[in-house]
Amino acid sequence: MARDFVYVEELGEHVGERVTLKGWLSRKRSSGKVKFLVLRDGTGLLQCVAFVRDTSAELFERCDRIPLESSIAVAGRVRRDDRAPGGFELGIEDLRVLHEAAEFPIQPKEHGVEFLFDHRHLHLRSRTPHAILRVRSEVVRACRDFFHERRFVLIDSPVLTPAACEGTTTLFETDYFGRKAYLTQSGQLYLEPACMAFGRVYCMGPTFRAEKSKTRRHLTEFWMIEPEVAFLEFPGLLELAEEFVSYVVARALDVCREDLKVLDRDTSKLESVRPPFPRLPYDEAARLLTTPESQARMAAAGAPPFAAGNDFGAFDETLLTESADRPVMVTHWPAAIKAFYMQPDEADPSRALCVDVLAPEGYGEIIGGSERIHDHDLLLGRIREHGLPVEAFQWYLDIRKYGTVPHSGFGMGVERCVTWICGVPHLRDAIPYPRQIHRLYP
RNA sequence: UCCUGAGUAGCUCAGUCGGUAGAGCAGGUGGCUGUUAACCACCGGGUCGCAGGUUCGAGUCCUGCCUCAGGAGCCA
Repeated sequence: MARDFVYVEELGEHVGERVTLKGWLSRKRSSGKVKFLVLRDGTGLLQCVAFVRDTSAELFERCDRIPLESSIAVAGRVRRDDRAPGGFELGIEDLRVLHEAAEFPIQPKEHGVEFLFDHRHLHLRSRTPHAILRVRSEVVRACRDFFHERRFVLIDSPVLTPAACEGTTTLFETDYFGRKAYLTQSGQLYLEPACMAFGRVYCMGPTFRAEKSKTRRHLTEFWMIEPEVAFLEFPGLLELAEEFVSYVVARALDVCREDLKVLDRDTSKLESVRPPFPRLPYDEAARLLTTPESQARMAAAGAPPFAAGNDFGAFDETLLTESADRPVMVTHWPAAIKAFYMQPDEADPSRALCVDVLAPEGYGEIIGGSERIHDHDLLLGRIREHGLPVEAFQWYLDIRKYGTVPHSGFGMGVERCVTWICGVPHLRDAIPYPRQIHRLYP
């Protein structure tokens, strides 16, 4: 890719040279006989300086008239200067305005949530969203690298599907040439057949839930990465999950130091994320949550009390992970409150061979996974018990008729993971254009 | 869907007892030789979410609606 300019991130190689940079005017300050223009080019910020003595009167005066966020090309000599943010600055010798911006709505000050997300297309230029989305980019790359390094094959699952995977209440419905179609909730059902063809597979894509959730942990459109492995049984699944999460966190620490610093992330909390993760059987977790102390703390926090046999609430998840320095794997949930396709535990068939991986620091569930039922008749019974239409699942049942084998997989919510790694409070910050119950714009 | 709170200048907010609209930032003009969300002075800027009601008079009190935020449930 030929170019006639350099990026801010490359300036270290050009000290003392005359270079051209292209970008946007992110800030300006002036002090009578000296003007500072801060250029932003996507790779960093650069303070460009014009002294009245060293600059033509016309250029010096013109510096003041450039509206913020105008696109500009600046030429000049690069020098080290400790007074400059970033350690380098540019002595302006020439400056061209490529496009003069209209008044930019976002200021370097506090804004409300609604205003910022109404202007998300412009908000992406700001420091915090920029840092988070760079971390997201690296997290996604790490996810793919992890599976490709282990010889997994990418099998993309369809977004438009004919039936629900898990229930019918939370699906987005759309018209498909006169028939009903639904936006996918999970690629899992399509991955299971694929792992019988390729052994180790994964998919990654957007998934959709029409839940009317209004919390910091929910989006209606979010990205999920899901591996599925033939002949993988439950203990191996747990190992895969902890190795995967550890790999992704290690990559973020390795590659995204600067971005995490911008976000003020306490990275010491991530350094300890290494296998093995603690295994916490559901019954043990339930015991911890029903102690008088725990119940008292729930009441004090205004959280609903936990009762054994139920799913965990947000406060319950925080309690279970508060003393852990890495994610906690809650296993062996009551089959009754989990999905129909989960393999029952031989030792106690009322429990499923499944796992929820809970991130520490109150970030909640980032992974849900299980060994899948591989026996045809058992699966058929479960489909009926859950009141699901057997015809719609005929293809899924087929897998159990032609050389069925034990197999396992999980799904990780990309935004949940990025939110945790970045240490930001809300899931909507971890996706470029969030889709929420009240947000479909921009 | 439920609970709680909020809606006033482009943005973030203040507005007392019901008495006729304020600040900071942004924008404009001028000043300043090293600024770091610079600073100083001056200027312009309002359908007080919408619709009713009470009142001599409503940003303020009442009713309904709308929008948003925080939380719950559900989930990744």
